[in-house]
Amino acid sequence: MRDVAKKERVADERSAKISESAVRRLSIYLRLLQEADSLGQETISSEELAERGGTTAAQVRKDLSLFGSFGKRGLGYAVGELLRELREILGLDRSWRVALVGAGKIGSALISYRNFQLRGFNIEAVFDTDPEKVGQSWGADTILNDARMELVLAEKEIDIVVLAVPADAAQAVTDRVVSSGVSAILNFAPVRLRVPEGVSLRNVDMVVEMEGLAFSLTSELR
Amino acid sequence: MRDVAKKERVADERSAKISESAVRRLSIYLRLLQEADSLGQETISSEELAERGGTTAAQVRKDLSLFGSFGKRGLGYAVGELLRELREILGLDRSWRVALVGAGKIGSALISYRNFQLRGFNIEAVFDTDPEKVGQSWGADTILNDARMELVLAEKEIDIVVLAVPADAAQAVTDRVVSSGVSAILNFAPVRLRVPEGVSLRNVDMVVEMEGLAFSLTSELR
DNA sequence: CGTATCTTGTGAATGTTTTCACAAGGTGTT
DNA sequence: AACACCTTGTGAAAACATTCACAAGATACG
Repeated sequence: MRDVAKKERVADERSAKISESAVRRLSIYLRLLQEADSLGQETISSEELAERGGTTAAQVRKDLSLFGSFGKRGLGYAVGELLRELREILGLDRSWRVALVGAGKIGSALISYRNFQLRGFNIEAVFDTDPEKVGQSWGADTILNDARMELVLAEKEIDIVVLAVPADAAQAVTDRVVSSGVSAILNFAPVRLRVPEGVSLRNVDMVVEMEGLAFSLTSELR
Repeated sequence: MRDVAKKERVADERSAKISESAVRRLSIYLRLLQEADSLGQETISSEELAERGGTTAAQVRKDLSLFGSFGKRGLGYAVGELLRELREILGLDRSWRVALVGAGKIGSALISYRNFQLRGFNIEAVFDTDPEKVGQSWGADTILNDARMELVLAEKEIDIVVLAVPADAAQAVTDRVVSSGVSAILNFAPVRLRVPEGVSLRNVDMVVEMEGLAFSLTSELR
């Protein structure tokens, strides 16, 4: 399970480990930069990014310094330039081929979510097991039979799978997705999936978040 | 006597700050315990919770020890007992009054998500600004006019608001929600909301998660 | 040109979370 | 009862993340 031995060989310079929370913040900075840019703002300080992003100026500078020196002392960061840099860092200077597995309500919300397409995440295929749904069209896509999933994932060279299936099906679908060569999954099912080393997994779990809120409310009233 | 000692300890430790990630894990342990319980399993070890929850046995024990000693050395934890304890810790030994603001696709997915009601999160009101939607019925609820929000939030003593409105409306709605006395918000809008001290906020931001995956994929191939 | 004012980039300090490691307590077997 | 084995609970250590604090570069302006 936990292999201490392998960690011996720590990868060097290029792939210094960036924490998940740092990446999350970068994504937020990117959003703020897009906003600033669309308002015609030309420069922005770490202070302003921090203020609007809910963090501190030092944190912003540390985060950015993980990848280079993009600012000008005394001035701040050039919005357009930092925007380009961040896009490149996050891998958004290209488009990504996404497949949606599970054409339920959550999937439906995703499909119609324009921000996705706008940011280069293109939904190339939608799958479901329900024979009534297969063949129906969904946005620009036609719902495909789940049985063809492996084939299509490979054929269409899908980069990222969004998993929106019931909890009890999620692990089995995940295994099939991984075996088709996909190595990034966004999981909406309320389960903790197991994926092999090298596959990136993010979870969106509304129940966990709600329970977190319940906890805060509860412990406040001690 | 035992009871008294235990309550004191719990009270003491509630004042200590529990990290957000610890709370998230507790929520996951709870889910695993429910699963184990429904399969008739009577005891469970930190090792098994760790394995199935994607963490380590030491982490599980540390997390639980923040609130008390629930296990038996040599044996593990009694599933039923730990289940009760965790429910109480997380504040799930009661039900919570939830309102949904924004009757769009995401809201729709939430309404039909049975896990919510099952876990004691009862949706007591749904609001939208769209005159075409107001008055329509949604699940068991009728969509209410956004203008009446403050009134209804207070009247129905809403504990938690789920915010599923467009990004550019989110901050204004948040301010109104907070001023109505609600102090827990689950935000689905892709913005970083500002809330006063004492208001709990959780964000579910799909774009941030997708960009995190894009980053992983990108930095792997460098 | 000199001086006042910004704001970055970054080591060092501090704070937080996770992991380690093991004594202590419990069970089962002979 | 003695022994072999489990598994918890927890200080201490290690790893990781954030904040501090300030030198250094850049601008603006008299």
